[in-house]
Amino acid sequence: MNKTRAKLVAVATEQFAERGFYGVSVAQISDQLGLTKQALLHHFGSKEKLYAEVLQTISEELMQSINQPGTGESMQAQPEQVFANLCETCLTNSTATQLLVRELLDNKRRAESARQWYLKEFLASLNQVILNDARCSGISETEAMTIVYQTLGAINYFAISKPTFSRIYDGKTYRAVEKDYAREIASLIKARLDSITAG
Amino acid sequence: MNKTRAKLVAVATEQFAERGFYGVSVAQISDQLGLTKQALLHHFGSKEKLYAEVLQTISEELMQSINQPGTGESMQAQPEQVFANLCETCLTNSTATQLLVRELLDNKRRAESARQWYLKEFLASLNQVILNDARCSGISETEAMTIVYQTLGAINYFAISKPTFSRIYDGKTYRAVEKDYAREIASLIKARLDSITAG
DNA sequence: ATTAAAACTTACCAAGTGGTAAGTTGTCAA
DNA sequence: TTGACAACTTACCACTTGGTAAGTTTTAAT
Repeated sequence: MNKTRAKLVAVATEQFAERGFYGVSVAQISDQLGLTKQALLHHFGSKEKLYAEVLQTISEELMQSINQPGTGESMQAQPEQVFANLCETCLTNSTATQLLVRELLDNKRRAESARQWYLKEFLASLNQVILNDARCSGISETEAMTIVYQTLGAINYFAISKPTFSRIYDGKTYRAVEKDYAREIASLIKARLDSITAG
Repeated sequence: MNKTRAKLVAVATEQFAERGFYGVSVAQISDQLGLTKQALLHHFGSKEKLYAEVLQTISEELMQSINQPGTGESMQAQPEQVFANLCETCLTNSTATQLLVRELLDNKRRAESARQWYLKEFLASLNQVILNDARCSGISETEAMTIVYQTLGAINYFAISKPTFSRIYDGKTYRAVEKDYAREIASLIKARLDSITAG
């Protein structure tokens, strides 16, 4: 991708993430870029297409970041590792996470078929990580899915809570929780998986 | 509250939850009600005020629903029970949940101070539920907060995922997971709390 | 029957929305 | 130097936005 185009997408991403699709106007985004509204439209054709490109870009980034092994595991990916890595990624790219959660909420309307099967693939691979684990031998696919969703939720919800959380308490408190959050996600899923064999 | 006014708020709630504050216009809401735009504005003064009333109403409902004891526990509220109940509530009132997650995302802009201390109180009480539990004797407040957030996330994320989830797989699959989700939340938090004393 | 307030409508408005059309400027290879 | 194309601007457009003003209908208490 072009470098200036990447800049446009980056700024648009920020704006869409912060205010939502309907919350930002093309003019606002172009203002922030020091361009006229029409210049921006010239590049992408329409607001929808700009948004689509934003969505595709962060989907790719996220997918890429997930497929990278965390700290050199061999064949089998450990759930603890996988989800801790994912958590790290979501907390680092909190803007992208925000946008994806927004998309989850708006998805009923703006049917983004491209992103949907990326998501399906993504969920399927997380599901496999659970099912492949030694502790989950007797588990059903529904149960695996449940655990995936719970963990995904634990990660995403916290990632988008920063502004509110920071206002209710303060930034320091948030960062204290944030610091260990990925590790705590690992603890959570470990506890849950261990409890299967134990109980 | 007035009965017709309640109806107005109910419809507005649905619309705001589905499309977000900027995604709906006053005209759209009033159309759905069979009213003119100006009739609706007459009742609430402005779009912002209508939204504020929507928010306050669902906050009250949720708070009320949470304070009701689930199935007659005596003095000490068990974390498993509390969060399972909360989960049930969120899944039942998924519209309200959607809206509150939206609010979480938009909160940076539309500073809703009233809702904020309700939320603070709410989080504090959940925190206490964890800290009061026998298994959490040596735990720090930060760790308790982490567990609260993880569980809250596991609940809310799933509650808002219904449309996307249902489209990726199908409605039947979703309902299969949904059916046991509250119980699974209980299992999750049980596993996590048990793991503290265990190891 | 009178009155007053609540519920609602018609008629506007300024500002903003996404988008089109046509032209201008800048860049750079042939 | 010329030609071509991308980057960008100016000038619009039809439409929607939230909101105001002023009037009409409905409801209900006196």
